[in-house]
Amino acid sequence: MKVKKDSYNKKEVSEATLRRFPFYHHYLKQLEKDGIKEISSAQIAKFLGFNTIQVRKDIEATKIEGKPKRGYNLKKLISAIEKFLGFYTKNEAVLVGAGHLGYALLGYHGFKEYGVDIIAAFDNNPERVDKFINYKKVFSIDRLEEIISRMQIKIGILTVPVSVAQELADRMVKVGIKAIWNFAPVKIKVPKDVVVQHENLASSLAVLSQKIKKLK
Amino acid sequence: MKVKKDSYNKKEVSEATLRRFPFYHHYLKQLEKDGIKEISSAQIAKFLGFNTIQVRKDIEATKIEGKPKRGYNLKKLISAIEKFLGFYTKNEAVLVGAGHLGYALLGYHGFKEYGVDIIAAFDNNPERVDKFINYKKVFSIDRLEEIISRMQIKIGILTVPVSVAQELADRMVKVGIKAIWNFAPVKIKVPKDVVVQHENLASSLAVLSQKIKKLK
DNA sequence: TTTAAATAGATAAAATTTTATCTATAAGTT
DNA sequence: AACTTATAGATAAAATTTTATCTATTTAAA
Repeated sequence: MKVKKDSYNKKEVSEATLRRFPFYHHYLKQLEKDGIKEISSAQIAKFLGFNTIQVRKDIEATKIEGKPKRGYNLKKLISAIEKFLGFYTKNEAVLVGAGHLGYALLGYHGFKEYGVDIIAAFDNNPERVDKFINYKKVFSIDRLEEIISRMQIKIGILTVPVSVAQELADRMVKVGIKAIWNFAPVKIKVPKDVVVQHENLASSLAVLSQKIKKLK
Repeated sequence: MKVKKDSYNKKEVSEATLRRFPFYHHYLKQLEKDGIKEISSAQIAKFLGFNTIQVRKDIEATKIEGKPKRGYNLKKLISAIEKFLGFYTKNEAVLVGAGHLGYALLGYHGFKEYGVDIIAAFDNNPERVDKFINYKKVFSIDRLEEIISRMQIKIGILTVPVSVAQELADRMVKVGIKAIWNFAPVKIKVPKDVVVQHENLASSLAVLSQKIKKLK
């Protein structure tokens, strides 16, 4: 007898798969605007330049069903992906370091869709403190502990120079932050119950350089 | 008889490995400042939180040799990594889209180390045109073709809104760009002889969201 | 001088991810 | 109604990446 997998028994999806979903999502939203009702994995793969089977496998992870010769119902597929990506959950976050990169992130509209809502920013530059960036107030870094703990924020986005990244990560963790998205080009260390995601431009640049090398 | 691998026979290194190198590099440079002369893979792994064997395997890719009970010569290891990462090559690039993200990238000092030298930026906002950002001049987007082809630039960094990303990529490719680092959250399409590296915040955010979900 | 410990290097195993193949089925076509 | 085709879904194979184990060697300590 075959046992159906259910929610508490669901398979982990790979990071690679997860990273492809936003591309699918963006494309599918376009199709929706054009009034398309159904879409096959083959079409998605062709348009985005992915492997067909890979796309099909990725979609499998959302548990929705398609029909032979027709593909998937577009609306269902979109909402399955959105559910998967956490569009319907809500997580409040703070951003530490309101320099140019921080500024760019404060202006990024993708966050809310993904369930991440930046409610405040911190900076140590007096010229930035008490200003608003994209409707988000920049507080003095001195108030970091106070605000994070009072608001019970669990996510911190770190866009500060390398020299102070670890120190600020520590300060955040001490007052309850459980997830850090680190843009400083250094690996920061945190306790086991805290997750860190490193966003390292240098790493990407290393990959790009290698690709360029191969061109020659 | 065992044949030694040599340069034209060298094994490809994985992207994951490549992405770890900048972390090693940064740590090793720190050690160098502290006057350390030798370092073992175990120490690197412990400090950075990687797997020991993985670090050893990664270092293998640089072809340098270490000594049992001592580890690797620090200076040799650093320069092997630098060579590997392309620190000693030079590639000129242009940046298209001098908004906040572009601005942040223009101020990023990592590029030059990695052999990427941004020589000019383009934007369509008259307020930005003809200004200098971090000693780099911002030109009108109208002059994109002229400057790229005249300077024979091969690398383009794309920090524009989704709506114009493909169009600008096409324009760059038409005048000879062979590598595009795309920060717009959409997959752009290019001819086969052009490489694109997508830097998609949404993808990272998807991964982060998932990690946060698991915490609960 | 002998022994023990640390560690690189090599080989092997395990895990993961990607790609291919096979099967069933729905929809269109003859 | 039978046949053909496209495609989902399932299974299997291949490739890649990570992790483990084994061996040899260098250094330091007994």
